[in-house]
Amino acid sequence: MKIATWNVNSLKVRQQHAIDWLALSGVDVLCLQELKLPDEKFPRAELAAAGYRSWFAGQKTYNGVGILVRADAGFEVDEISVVRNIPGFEDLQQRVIAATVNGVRIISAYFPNGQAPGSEKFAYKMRWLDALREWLREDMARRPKLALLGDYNIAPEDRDVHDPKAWEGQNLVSPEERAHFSRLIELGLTDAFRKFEQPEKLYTWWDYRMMAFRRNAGLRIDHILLSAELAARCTSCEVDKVPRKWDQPSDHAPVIATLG
DNA sequence: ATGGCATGACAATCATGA
Repeated sequence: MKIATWNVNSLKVRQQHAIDWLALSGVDVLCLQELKLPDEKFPRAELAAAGYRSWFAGQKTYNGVGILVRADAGFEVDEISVVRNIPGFEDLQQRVIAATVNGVRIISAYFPNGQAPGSEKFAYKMRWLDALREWLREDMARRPKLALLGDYNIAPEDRDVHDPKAWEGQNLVSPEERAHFSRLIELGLTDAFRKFEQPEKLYTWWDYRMMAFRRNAGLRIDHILLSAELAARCTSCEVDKVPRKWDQPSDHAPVIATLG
């Protein structure tokens, strides 16, 4: 099973990119973030024509997440298992959707950006991370084959940052955010990317400005965390920079993990 | 220090992102 995550920064604008990349990559499950459209505008029929079933939680303008599952792979998706948002955490922002695919718990998450340490949005990010972790703890106890995929808006280490000195003290790299990432790992999750040898300075996000992609001025903020059972089955994890080079790209690149 | 680019809502700028 090939699973992937991609922040598309508007599924309306990136619909064709998503369809093209599904054909190119052949992934079985794709977690999407930043749909930026309400549920009634989700391109379900177009994705079905491309061979994928969809589950999603959208809203107007901001946020929005989805899970696409290859239709011809014969995967069973347990409808009763589908969860939108973090149970018990009141939130108007649509940032989480979970579904169980062939017994594998798949969670697509768009973590808050946090704006800047000390801001109200940063405090919301901390509360959201607390709620996510406590829900994951329960969910993973019931469903030990669990994968948390998404835009974490956290670069876990300095080697995940093109210029750690310039970024010091900012959101995405702050000690508080990195401590939250560590607490997710302490639940028993493994960063699939770091399970393997990787090229130096490989990131998943590059700013649209200042020719950041050409300068490789990026951050690794999109991740696939796997429970022990899935980490043991994981045979590769790669960042695909190809769609970041297409015309009118998302500012994020997709990340793929293969489970044997 | 600021904005640099992109998207969406909305109809000229503004909120937000990372």
